[in-house]
Amino acid sequence: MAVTIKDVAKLADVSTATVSRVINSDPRISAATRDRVLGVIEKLNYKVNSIARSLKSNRTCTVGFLTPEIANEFFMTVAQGVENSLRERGYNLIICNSNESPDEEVERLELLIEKCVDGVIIAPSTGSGEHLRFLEQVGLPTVLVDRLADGFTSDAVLVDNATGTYKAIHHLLKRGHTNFGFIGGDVSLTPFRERYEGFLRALSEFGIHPDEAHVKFGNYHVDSGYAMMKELAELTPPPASVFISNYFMHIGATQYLVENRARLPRTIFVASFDDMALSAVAGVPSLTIAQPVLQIGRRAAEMLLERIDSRASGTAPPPRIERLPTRLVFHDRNSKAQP
Amino acid sequence: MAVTIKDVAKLADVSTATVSRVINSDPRISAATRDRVLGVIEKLNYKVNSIARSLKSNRTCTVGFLTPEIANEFFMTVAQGVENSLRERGYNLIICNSNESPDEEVERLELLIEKCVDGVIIAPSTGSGEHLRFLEQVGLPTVLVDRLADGFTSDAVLVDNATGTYKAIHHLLKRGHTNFGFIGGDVSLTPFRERYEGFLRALSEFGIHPDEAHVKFGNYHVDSGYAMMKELAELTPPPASVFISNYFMHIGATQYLVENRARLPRTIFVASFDDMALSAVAGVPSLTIAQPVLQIGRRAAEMLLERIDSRASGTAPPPRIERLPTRLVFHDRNSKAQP
DNA sequence: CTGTTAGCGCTTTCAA
DNA sequence: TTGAAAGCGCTAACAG
Repeated sequence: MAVTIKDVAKLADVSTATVSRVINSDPRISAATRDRVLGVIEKLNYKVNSIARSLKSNRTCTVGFLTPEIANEFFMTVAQGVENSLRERGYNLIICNSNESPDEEVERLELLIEKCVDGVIIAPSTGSGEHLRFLEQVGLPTVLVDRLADGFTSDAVLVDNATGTYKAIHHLLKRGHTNFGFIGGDVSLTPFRERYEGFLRALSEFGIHPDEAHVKFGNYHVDSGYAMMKELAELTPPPASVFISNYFMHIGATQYLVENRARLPRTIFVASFDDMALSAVAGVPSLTIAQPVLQIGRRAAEMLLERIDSRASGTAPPPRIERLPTRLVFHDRNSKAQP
Repeated sequence: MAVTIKDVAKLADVSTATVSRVINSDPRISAATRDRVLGVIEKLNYKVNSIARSLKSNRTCTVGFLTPEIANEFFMTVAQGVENSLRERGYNLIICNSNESPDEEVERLELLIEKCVDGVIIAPSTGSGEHLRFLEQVGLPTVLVDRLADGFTSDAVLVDNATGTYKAIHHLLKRGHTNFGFIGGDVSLTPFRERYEGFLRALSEFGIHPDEAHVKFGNYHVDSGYAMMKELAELTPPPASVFISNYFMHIGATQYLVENRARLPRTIFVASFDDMALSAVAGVPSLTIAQPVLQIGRRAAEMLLERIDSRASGTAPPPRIERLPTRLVFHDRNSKAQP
């Protein structure tokens, strides 16, 4: 059996309360006692049992992170940001996978509640938030990231999807691009809806209404991007520029373009939301909209901790939705095409 | 305050012991009582407090996963496999990040111990296992994945790095490739060391000793792959084929090749360890060695649970090191070069 | 400054 | 088949 506070107390010849005070660095303890106790702790290699501690204090100093995909670079980078920030405050992170399913999302949340996490950060698996409503009942501090969930109100950290897209397209329009294609994601998810809105808004300012055949929607995965770019590229004539709604579809689309470079009548210029490790890889000229991914996580963690603290002190502010700014990034090396 | 077993007991007019028995589906409880208790549980929306349960039972049904990088597709896919398997057995996963630092690795392990996890799965941050020795003292069931750690003996799940590489190179040699370059990772990590060994072994069977200038070692990240491929490509003449020791360096190297396609005297054929989402993206002809990534995780979870059970029943088998087989994958679409 | 004591929510003998 | 009671390891009044 592991060594407990009792063992330490006995060997140090003090009460368990004293040991507890030393552990929690209670100031009103004599230096002599403290040193003696610390010595014993060292000697016995005692480690607090945070299970017991949590049972008493009703706080676990643990928060849950719910992602729709565990091997998704975007969400995991957000998680990284969350962890960085949490850690500075002595909190820990449990990462759970909802597998893009609202049902599993609820399952995982129940698990996290059972584990008595102090709060959760959720990248919702779907645009509807009905299944999250019970969190309000439970009173579990919650922050959404990346996506909003209809019918569920809570703190949230997002980026300026519409504005970011608007700016990118606007930039290209000013440079003379006019013939656009659009590769969209699942519009039941707020980011994809907002990006589409930004796209349309920029075009309409220039009096352009995109050709229906040039607008495609898929899921948000690599294969989907590949397939949609193929469809666009096979049109006669194909669009001269294509906006792609996220990183993974950008990768897929680029894959298609690179494979078929020789066969295409002309270079297709690409603009894409997200700028991550491989955005620049493929050598297709592009303009990307970078999200501050780590920052999203950091901010979400901060908001959650504020929420947790405020709940403890009974001064809960109303839910806040924060939008972080995006940034345009030009990838045009070795390319004759100017964005 | 959350509803407890006591509230349920009171409303159902039974003792807490009875409620506990219902929760844990103890057979010797009358159907009538059970139904009544379940009704109250439903009505009150009672959820067990797994903190309290763990304190009593000394098992948390939680295992920790330690990864050197949280936004790393490879390790996160392993984690996914772990989670899939754990879940079937009612276990949960806490993912922690060692940030490629042995010190942080120890910190995170202490945290996990404090959280009373039943076991840990570790992708070690370094080739030396000295800092892990204390786990033996603690008696925490441990499984290593992907990498071994010198001086620390435990269960482990790896792949046949040397053999996989050997087979790939051997295949290419038979097809007439002879002029090889090598892009290696950190050889203090077992997988990179083993892959290098496999490379050398295949060549030596054909009586070839690689030119020193053709053999490069870096860390295992994208940038490193880019830089080393640049060095190789700028040799006169450059190697005709290059073996790259992992996915991320493959991506970086490919980036270099695509960007400089026009400038290169000839197509450089690429062989690479790992086959993941983007291995096929760049349109550079290649042969890759696919690891069963999810399977690594699944197997590690199984081994860990066996270890946990066996410890509980006092029949611990000796540590086992399992090597899973790899598989060759040919990516040659749109390429004139035949692997 | 330190000890005593009473639980946190649950499980589990031991009795009945 | 059920209940009473002890206790998991720790913390936090309350005393002293």
